[in-house]
Amino acid sequence: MTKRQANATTADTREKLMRLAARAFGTQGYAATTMRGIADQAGIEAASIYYHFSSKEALLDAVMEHGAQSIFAHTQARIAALPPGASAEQRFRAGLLGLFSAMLKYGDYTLAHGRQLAELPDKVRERQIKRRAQHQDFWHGMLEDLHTEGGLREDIDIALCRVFILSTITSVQTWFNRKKSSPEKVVDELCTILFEGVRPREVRKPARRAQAVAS
Amino acid sequence: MTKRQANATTADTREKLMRLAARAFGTQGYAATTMRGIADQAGIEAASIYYHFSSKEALLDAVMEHGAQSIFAHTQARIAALPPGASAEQRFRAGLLGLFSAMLKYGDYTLAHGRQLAELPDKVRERQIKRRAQHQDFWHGMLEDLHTEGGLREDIDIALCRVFILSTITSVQTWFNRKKSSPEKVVDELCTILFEGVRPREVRKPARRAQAVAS
DNA sequence: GTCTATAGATTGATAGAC
DNA sequence: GTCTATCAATCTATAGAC
Repeated sequence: MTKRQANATTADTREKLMRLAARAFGTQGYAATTMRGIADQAGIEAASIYYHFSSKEALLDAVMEHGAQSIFAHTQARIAALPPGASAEQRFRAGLLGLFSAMLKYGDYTLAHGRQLAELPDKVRERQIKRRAQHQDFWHGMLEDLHTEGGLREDIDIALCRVFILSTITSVQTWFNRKKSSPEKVVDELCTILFEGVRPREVRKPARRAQAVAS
Repeated sequence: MTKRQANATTADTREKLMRLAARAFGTQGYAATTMRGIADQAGIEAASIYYHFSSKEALLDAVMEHGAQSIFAHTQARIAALPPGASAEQRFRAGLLGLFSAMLKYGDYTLAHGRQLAELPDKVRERQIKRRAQHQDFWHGMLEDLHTEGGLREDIDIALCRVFILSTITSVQTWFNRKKSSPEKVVDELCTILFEGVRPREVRKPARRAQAVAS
């Protein structure tokens, strides 16, 4: 309300640096990313970054926290936007779509977040391990609700089910093509596979199957 | 047959270096891994590595190729070991188990192979992109065979199905616990989810589901 | 085959002017 | 807030002895 013109504020620069750093960390890795490289893209000198962040590690930490928090908040917002009394399956589907679209919306941060944890400095890594555990617990709870509601077979391993879903969606940047499909359609197809399975229910081609086995 | 004692041969040293490098690249990333670090673990000096590999990049390239080739060969061997005339589903399941166990058997290489491609030097990255495409084509073919045999519903997107399976299995190092389960059991459970889906077939608790939707 | 020694380049970070 | 200048550390890679 006070000032917001071509005049770049400290907060703006800080945000720009984080976004550029996120992309660099995500595409090149933490160690391969240089402060000079980030500074070049921001149009400033490397030394100037240290006015906003005390070290390369502090910059990484800010990027990782901001990314994880943004993605998780976006997911939960989608669920919260459902009408009250929504079923567990509706909440589950809304959550998946929320996570999926968040992975795309915060693409730069997604890449950074998706990197192997082992590469990160100890402090940052430990925080991210906790974050990841919280995220998994959240989805574990979603699946338990689904189970309680009667939407999950008794013989299904919830942990494996969670891996199935999350490994697919969190790797979305490596396979999703915006021009070929939409998040809504993909999540719907994903849920069809997950809930209904891929095997045809009515047996219409027993001959072909028998033939293949025999030949 | 000529010599194989405490006397380390060139091939032995080369292999040891590759294994140590694979683990280092996989856990720390390419840029963060130093030749000194690898040499320390091998019990030699950094300069000595250059007798076996012309550069750090050449070492990486050897590691990536050896890993990818080992894992793929192991997968295909499992399929080839099936009795002749095995069904597409049997081949599919054998392939999954082969890939799963290969990911564990070549654990050090798996980590290196699983890293984001963007981090790698251009030459190595391009080779790995081709490798990855070949691997995806292979599994695409497996799913098409399954479809031809009548084991796949018409409305299932094969590409999405492939992502579903491969993203789960190739991330196995991040979630599989040898002490809690076995590769055979996990692959079996995975196939149950994939083929049959997770939703109960007989509707036994309509009251509960209706209640949840209504309240 | 492995060593010692070192060249040559790059990096994260600081000091102080403006 | 951003700059210039620079330091100290670390890295890949090479040269040549053994």
